[in-house]
Amino acid sequence: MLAYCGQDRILIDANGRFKLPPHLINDFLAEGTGDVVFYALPEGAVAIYPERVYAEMRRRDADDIRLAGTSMLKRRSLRKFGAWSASATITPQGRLTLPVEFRQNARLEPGTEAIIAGVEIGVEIWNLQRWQEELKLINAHEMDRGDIELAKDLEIRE
Amino acid sequence: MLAYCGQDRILIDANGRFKLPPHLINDFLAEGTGDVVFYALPEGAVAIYPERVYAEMRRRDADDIRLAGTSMLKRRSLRKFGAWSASATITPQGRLTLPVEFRQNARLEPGTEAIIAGVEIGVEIWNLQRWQEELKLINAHEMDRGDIELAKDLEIRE
DNA sequence: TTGTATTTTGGAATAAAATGGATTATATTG
DNA sequence: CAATATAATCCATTTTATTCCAAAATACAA
Repeated sequence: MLAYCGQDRILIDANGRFKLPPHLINDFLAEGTGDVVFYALPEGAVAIYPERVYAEMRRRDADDIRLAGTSMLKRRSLRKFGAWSASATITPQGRLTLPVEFRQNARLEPGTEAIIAGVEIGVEIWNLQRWQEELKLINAHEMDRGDIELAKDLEIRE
Repeated sequence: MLAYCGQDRILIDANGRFKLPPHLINDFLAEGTGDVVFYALPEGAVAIYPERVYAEMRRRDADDIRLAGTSMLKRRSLRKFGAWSASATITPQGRLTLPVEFRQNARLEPGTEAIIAGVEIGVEIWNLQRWQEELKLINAHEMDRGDIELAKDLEIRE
């Protein structure tokens, strides 16, 4: 069965908490004890990855440590991922609390409507309006590609 | 016997469910336990593929997780496929429930008439009116191609 | 410290929605 | 026209979301 997919409307409660839809709880628990990592995305949303996925994403080799001494770019990258990630565990009731410092950038303050969307390797939480704009972008791009394909199909071929 | 073909009128019930025509139930069950994947198409309809077909379509490689950390383009791709797909299983009565968030875009809200059309590798559900427009577009495109072919046949070749 | 206020967390109760199944109606086939 | 198969409707049950409240933890002030 497909994991980490679909879209669900959720509500950030008065304390910045939200309830995961049951199918996503299953997906996370299927690979462990429900330990997850929040990661604030530059596109203005918050990703939630199972710990295993985030560890894979951030796997370091010996070069990384050496580079940190000499490269400002490298340090900046480490800083970004370090500062904008946070661990959490899904509660017995299937709830998570958004880290306070992640809320403003993602427009996910207490009381707001949000969308939790599957992204195949984890999920993302989006402010409802922002999500709709993102979907428009995705869809417009897809339609443009379709038009180009159709036009190409009419071109003369030898 | 030909699988996943034909057009059938169906009705989306008050809870967003519909009954698959018997010949399509057979097609899906012939290759497993009736696990399917809904995939919302940009052209405004919903495809239903047997799980095996969708898995083949979305086969992922090891780099995907690592890339998601650094590439916004990659994240967008995962987002598109993740958000617009959902698992389901055909019930003993041959019914399926359309995911709530997929209904509006496809104009397949409770109570609407729809067409379920075979697409050789699975099926698609279309709002009845949209389906008729799509059929016209398919036909117009075919005719354009025919005209071009004829014109080409008159060209002088060396 | 020590007591008080405030915030955060955990969990239960209630309300709403989705699901499963059976029944009735309709259509199809021989 | 009867028998069978299929579709549609309805209702009971279960699941899930939401709200509310109590307990715990934390911060603050005397």
